[in-house]
Amino acid sequence: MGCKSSEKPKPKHKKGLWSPEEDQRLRNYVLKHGHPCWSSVPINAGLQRNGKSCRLRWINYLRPGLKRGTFTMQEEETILTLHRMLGNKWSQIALHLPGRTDNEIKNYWHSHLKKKVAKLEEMEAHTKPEYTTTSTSENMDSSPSSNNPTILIPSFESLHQMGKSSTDTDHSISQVFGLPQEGHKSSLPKLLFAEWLSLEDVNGGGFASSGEQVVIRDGFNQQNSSFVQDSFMHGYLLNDGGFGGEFHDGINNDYIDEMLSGPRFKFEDQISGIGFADSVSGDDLCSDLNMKNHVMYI
DNA sequence: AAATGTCGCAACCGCTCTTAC
DNA sequence: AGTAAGAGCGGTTGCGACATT
Repeated sequence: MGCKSSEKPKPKHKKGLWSPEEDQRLRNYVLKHGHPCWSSVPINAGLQRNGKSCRLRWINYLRPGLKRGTFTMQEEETILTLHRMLGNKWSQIALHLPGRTDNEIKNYWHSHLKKKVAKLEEMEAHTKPEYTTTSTSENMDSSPSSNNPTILIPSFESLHQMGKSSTDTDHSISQVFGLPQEGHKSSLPKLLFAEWLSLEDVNGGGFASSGEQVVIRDGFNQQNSSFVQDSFMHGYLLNDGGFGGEFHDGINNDYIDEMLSGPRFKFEDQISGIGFADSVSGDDLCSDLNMKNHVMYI
């Protein structure tokens, strides 16, 4: 687009890994001239690559601001949440993870998260056979849940049950989520908390307006249901954005029992009171997300 | 120490979408 | 309006590193 056909690069393009010299050439050229037309970049930069390859290399590895290294728990749960909502829309998911590329996220999904999700679902199936979810790995690949009116998530009670029945270490929630164990802070509930978020601005702002809701399913009766929210928020806020030390090796049952015994405070207080946005630590897992409290109890 | 298996990541491929002509 | 070319996206592959036998 915007490129003269006469600028079409010659064939005979080099393939494979990029050398440091090639990287340097491409970086220097793009930083100096930009990339109005990728097909002309390799020619002008003296590279024997095609424009497509140059573009990919720049986007995924050379452009400024890229964050390399291990994904944080917040990034991971953001991916999980967005993937549940969007399916394999890696580029859209990447929009909410500054410094991460779609390719990186895609690779991370296939190499890490996919297995964790599958394992979790398997665990859920064994623990609570009646539990249903729209987010099986199969249907996530083929039909993003953005097409579904309702997003089902595990209930806190089901996790409670899983926690109590997690004598089998292979099914430990910490392991499923790859959480640190033995005295390390765990962030398991953050995943669930993140799933309360609704993305108004993804897919052109379709979520809230399309009536999609996050559902806490089969977990609590009506009188407890508001507390579920509160408890998550409570734990989230008290632990600097995570559920911290009270959760070791999965879920601390005493803590859950305590939470299940009754409400501690109002959800609304947490939003308006101590300043939710200020309380969510670090990069703010939902910095790009519009907080929405679309929770339905059934 | 060598052979084999597994995993993770970088990069390519093919398709669709967008835009200029 | 039709066509061609470029850009962008998601799926897949190939290879190197590491682990296991």
